[in-house]
Amino acid sequence: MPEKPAPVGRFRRRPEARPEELLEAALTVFGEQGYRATTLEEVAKRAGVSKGTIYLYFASKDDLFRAMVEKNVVAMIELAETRVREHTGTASALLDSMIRTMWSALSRSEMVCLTRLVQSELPQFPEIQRYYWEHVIQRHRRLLRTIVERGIASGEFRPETLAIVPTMVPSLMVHLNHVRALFGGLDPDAPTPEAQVESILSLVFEGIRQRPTASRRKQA
Amino acid sequence: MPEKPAPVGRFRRRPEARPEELLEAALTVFGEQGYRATTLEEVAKRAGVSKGTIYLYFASKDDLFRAMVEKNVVAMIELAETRVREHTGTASALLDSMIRTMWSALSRSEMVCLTRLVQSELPQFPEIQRYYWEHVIQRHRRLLRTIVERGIASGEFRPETLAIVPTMVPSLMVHLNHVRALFGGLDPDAPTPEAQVESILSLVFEGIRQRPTASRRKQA
DNA sequence: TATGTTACTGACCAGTCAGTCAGTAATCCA
DNA sequence: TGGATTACTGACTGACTGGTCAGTAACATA
Repeated sequence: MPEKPAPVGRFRRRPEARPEELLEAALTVFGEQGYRATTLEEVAKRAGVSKGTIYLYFASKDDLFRAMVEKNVVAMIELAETRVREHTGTASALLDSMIRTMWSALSRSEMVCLTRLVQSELPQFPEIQRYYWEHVIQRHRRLLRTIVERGIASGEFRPETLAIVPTMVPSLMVHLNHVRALFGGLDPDAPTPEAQVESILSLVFEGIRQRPTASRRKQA
Repeated sequence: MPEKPAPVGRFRRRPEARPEELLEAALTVFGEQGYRATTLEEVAKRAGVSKGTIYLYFASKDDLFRAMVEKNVVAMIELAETRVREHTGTASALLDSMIRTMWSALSRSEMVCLTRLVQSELPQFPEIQRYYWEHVIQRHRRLLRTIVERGIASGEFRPETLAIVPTMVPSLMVHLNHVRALFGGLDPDAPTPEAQVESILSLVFEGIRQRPTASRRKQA
């Protein structure tokens, strides 16, 4: 970005950059305070403009929120889909890699904010709710389902996996990150994200049951 | 409850019943709208009183919220603890039964509301946050840890279980219920809660890996 | 029935905030 | 250089709501 010379007057005119900046500020502030508690004055301040400017680019507080969710959501899902398309190994290896990728995406603090906002505010926004269901949840489950189906066909996974992985793995990952965000500061022996993803993989692939060592199989 | 005769005047005096009624109304309305969007006028209306009455029993909106969380939270954890104390079978059977009990508690719509509120509003209430951490999360994890330790000692569970079950099982159950509450209405083939708990147990005990049938063990 | 007590009401106040718009200043262009 | 254009500002408004309190009505007691 070729940053223009330092501001001389009270403000600068940068009509191309504003929407992006406002959306970024919106994610931060909505994420910290929630939809209702957020004032547009604060979003504006964080973006370095005055409140009126928001209304040059967005019709209302609602509209800003909607735009912010949609922008961030699209990035996430597309990342996952290309990764699956490009992969060629076993289903186990692919699932392992998907879980690691999703985990690192969901661990980023902006994503924790976004998923928390989605959970708490979506009932008030039926349009976004439907959008999220179709473009995030369903699309994501389909992706996992195709991996699982490959794995069942190849004999790597149990057939029950189809009812387990597409719904449970995302839930588990999202919520573990919420808990860390909420209580991580109070928990002296909270595991690192890196350790946690290993535990997730261990749970998903092996379960908890102790088995005779003869039946242990090589990990993907 | 010996319900007194029908109301004759504009209102009735029932000082013993009010706090309870207000807390119940508070859970409903806060649960639907979130903390900020909830007006005390609406809580009052739902409880069948006027706004002023709330202030006879609670110091502020904050205080009402706090009291509501604490009341509901205590019931949940005590249920779980007595169940563990009374149990005498294998660790597997105990864990199975704990998961079923927790699941049916967490599936009730009031609990879904409460856990969602906790997640979205707690950052604004550091006192409740600390309370919840100590009296719900930690206490609950300790409970699961004791079960898991028994199971490891008896050779039923893998040692890694200690890093898996106490944190992951509650997260998984809480979030699956949030997802059902949010998107259940949009999902024609959403599984029933009864089917879901079987999938959870299947994931937790077995994982997803296909194994030679010789290594399958009897279920708890 | 009269008198005292108190649970309860609802109009009101003071503060807050989404959204508006008249005016200002940055930038463009002749 | 100055006139036209438009991105941007921030004081303002109207609607709303947490919290108050003077007054009212239900109940107790005699």
